Amino acid sequence: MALRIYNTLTRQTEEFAPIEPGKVSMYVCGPTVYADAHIGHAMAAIIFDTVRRYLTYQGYRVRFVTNFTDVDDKIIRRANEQKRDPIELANHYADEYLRHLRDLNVLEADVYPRVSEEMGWITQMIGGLEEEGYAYRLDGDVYFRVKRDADYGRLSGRRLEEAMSGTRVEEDARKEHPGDFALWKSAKPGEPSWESPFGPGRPGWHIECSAMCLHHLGEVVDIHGGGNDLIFPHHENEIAQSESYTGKEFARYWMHNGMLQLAGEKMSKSLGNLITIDQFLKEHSADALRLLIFTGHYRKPVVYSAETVESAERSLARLRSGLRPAQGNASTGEAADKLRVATEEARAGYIAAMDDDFNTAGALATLFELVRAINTARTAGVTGPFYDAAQQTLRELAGILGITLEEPAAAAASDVAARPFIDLLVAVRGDLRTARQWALADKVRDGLKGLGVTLEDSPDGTNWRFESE
RNA sequence: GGCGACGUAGCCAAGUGGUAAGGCAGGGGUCUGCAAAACCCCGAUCGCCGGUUCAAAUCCGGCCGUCGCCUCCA
Repeated sequence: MALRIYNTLTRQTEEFAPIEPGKVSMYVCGPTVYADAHIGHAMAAIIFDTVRRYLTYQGYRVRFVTNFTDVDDKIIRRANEQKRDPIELANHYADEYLRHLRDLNVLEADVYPRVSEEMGWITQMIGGLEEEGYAYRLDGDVYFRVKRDADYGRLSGRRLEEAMSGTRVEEDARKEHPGDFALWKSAKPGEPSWESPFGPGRPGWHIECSAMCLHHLGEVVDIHGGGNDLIFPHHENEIAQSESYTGKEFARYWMHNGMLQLAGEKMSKSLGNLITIDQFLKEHSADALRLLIFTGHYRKPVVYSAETVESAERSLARLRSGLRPAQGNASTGEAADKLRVATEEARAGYIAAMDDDFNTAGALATLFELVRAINTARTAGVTGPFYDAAQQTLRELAGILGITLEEPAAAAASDVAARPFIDLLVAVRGDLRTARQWALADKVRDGLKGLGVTLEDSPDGTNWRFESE
């Protein structure tokens, strides 16, 4: 079985084969940095992080590039409102975003290009397009001439004529065609601008990604990704520019993730119905968010609600239960053998699911089955290499999804200080139990429970942990 | 109006021709002094109607509903 990926361009699931065997180049459109990132952004980052991790697991050397849009109308407006420098404002939110990515256990990209640092490449590309007749100047602006691009619209499935009828696009009478889009915008007072062969100004929205792709990954990339809200016009226009410029196919596989839905609506800045990454991480772990996302399919919308988050948290606790230490001494025998088989089946099932266009829900199902096998084996007293291998496999396969399975670090400094006291109470309760003083023993347990400490009695003694809530 | 996606048990969700994975919640049980955890058992004919087929959740047509894009958007 080989990896198959759904390609938005062909609307089909295709077998994945990179241009250069063993190597994969990936470009993912990053955020426009002008406000706090929300968990919809996190979802996109997490999904492509997992695509990357799985490709790496499959032995590919992945070069991963994701950008920051730091020159943009919204940034400028926001900066003016706050009387700040636009680039400084953008840098602030870009730094925040990088911090979020670390908190979310997203692997670092090879490069994080920013528009403001790629002007040379951008203007060079615009110049090239103009020379070949793909672009024209208009009062200091430069526009892309969609009519020159014979197959414009093939990613989003729109024809030029159709695309324009019934839209709310404000027609700019100066443009040759209403679908023409800006490559370069002339400088205006109060806006940052850069010198260029077309006069001072700044780039349009779409050209940046084309230029950065070209600069950092070459003329053709294997995988180009982003949210499905970018298909039109952003990615459509990227294709138009890039392919007109290089004369080559721009990206082999176009991958688009579905949107996170809050109360049945897409979570977005403009709708204002968002939960920021910081807000989420204050209450929940990154593992929980990943589990929530991977319960569904990356191309479909994900339902975010108090209930689905709670469900993800509990599912996570269940996955963690598979990592509890062995408690017997049967390193061989029927039970150990069963576990060995279950471990092999889990890995095979996991790979089959992930190979099928990253069917993470199916992959997770195999993980839950492995957990049950481990827990059953533990109860049967299994220990030793097979037990260790099963847990190691669980860690490894969860790791491809970026799920750490670490106990939540709810234990703040004060909690750490409380540990010896809790240990003492648990020990005293143990004595009470030995003395069959059930009422007092239960009083201790209930009291601790009320303080967020859960006790579990087992044949080997009493374990306790802080409630992850 | 145009383009596209989706509708599977209380909730989330996989499955795209051979009588439905997994998780959460719920019920019953084993274990336990009790509890918790773990483990075992229990639940859906797949929005509606019609068609193709020996056989459809899975293909085709119609209808209803939800969502996304067409304007900045992960």
